[in-house]
Amino acid sequence: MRISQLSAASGVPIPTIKYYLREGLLPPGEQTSATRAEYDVGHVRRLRLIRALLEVGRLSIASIRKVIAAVDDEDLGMHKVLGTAHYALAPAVEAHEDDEEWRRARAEADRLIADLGWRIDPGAPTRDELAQAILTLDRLGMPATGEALRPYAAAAIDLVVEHEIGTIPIDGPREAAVEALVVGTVVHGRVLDILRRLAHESVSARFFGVPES
Amino acid sequence: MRISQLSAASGVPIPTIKYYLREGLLPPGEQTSATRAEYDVGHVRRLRLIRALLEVGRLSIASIRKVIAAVDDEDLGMHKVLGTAHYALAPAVEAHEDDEEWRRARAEADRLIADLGWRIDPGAPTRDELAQAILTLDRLGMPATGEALRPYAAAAIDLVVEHEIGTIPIDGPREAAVEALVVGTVVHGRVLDILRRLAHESVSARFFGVPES
DNA sequence: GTCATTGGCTAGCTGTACTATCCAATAATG
DNA sequence: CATTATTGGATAGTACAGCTAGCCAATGAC
Repeated sequence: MRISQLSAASGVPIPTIKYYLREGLLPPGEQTSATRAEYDVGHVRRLRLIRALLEVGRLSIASIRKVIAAVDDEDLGMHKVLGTAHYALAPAVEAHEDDEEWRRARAEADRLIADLGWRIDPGAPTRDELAQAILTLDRLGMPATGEALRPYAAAAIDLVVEHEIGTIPIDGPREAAVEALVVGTVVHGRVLDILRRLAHESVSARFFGVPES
Repeated sequence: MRISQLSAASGVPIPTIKYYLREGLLPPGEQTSATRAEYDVGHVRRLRLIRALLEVGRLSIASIRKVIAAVDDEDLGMHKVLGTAHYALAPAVEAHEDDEEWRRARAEADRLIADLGWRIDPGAPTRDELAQAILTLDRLGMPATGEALRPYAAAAIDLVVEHEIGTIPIDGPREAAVEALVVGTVVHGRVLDILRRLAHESVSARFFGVPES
């Protein structure tokens, strides 16, 4: 398969494929001569992964590179790979260590996690993300205690345990499992968010008494 | 309150405040002379709203402008304002009307919404977003039927009905209610996403047998 | 009277995700 | 075998977002 065919098969323009090659998101094709390289279905797959992370997961190219490096590292365990994807999804909230308010929010986040009995790396950036969300809710005068957030945590754990982790093809090849895990994490997150907004619209229509169209 | 005090009170640098004024996100202060304008707590509040939508909600400046215009429009009903926020959160997925695969995914999305009995505007961009997510899952060989997504829908509706819509201060001033609604929608969405990723990490640690640290 | 601050303006900067163009080497085609 | 198209590789340019910086005359505080 040549680059033009790869482009046709994936729907990604040639210059963009070249860009991904340069950026190390896509492994180079097998060189058959100085001006020809051969690509295969693995490259089509990889492009699908990239586009899924990019368009649905809204990851940056830099984050995708990290995720892909983890996926490709055969020595990395599943948990580590998934962790890389999680951390790539956490959008680099810089902690304001010196801020009193911030430290309170961060403590609240840590407490919630501890109360739930969840096993989370103490250095996980997700903790900072949670702290920022709590801080924002606080500042806007909305309830952001562990009590208020518990229903969200319950929903989250149910969905993850019963639905997502359960559908991973553990028996298949490592690559398939890792990809399912990473993409599933990212895409299911968006699905849930979309459905929540749809539910919101629907409930709001009834609640605020918009007439049936 | 002058601009430097507004900056100090909100933590937003003066040049950025000037930028928001230019962009129409922040209403101009009351002119007291050619070189002086007076700002008040409303401006601090507004800056908090902007930063929440920007940093937590990850909305673009253009989207925030639309949301704010809706919030400020006294003639607009709650449902309309909330709709504006929802649509601002839907990240402009352009529909590929001519693509057979796409039309199938969109039909699946519409069917799921109809089956759930949800009242969603037929022109809601959220429908397209859902279609794209379904399409992505499909392409990666993951289940994306109504059946598979039902648990997510159930979780979404429970959270929205029981938790979010319930906590809106309907009795207070319109502005407070609208703001709570809009920000709540945005921030709660992120909270749920964050908690889901945390749950994922925790479950994954157990599932893949990472030793207790 | 001096000096810092303000609003308003225009211009510049940084980062991200591409696009476009050029080139010589090669492959396909008649 | 001659012509035409395509390829990989490289470099440069584009478009947009979200600020950031500098300048200016007017003004206000001390």
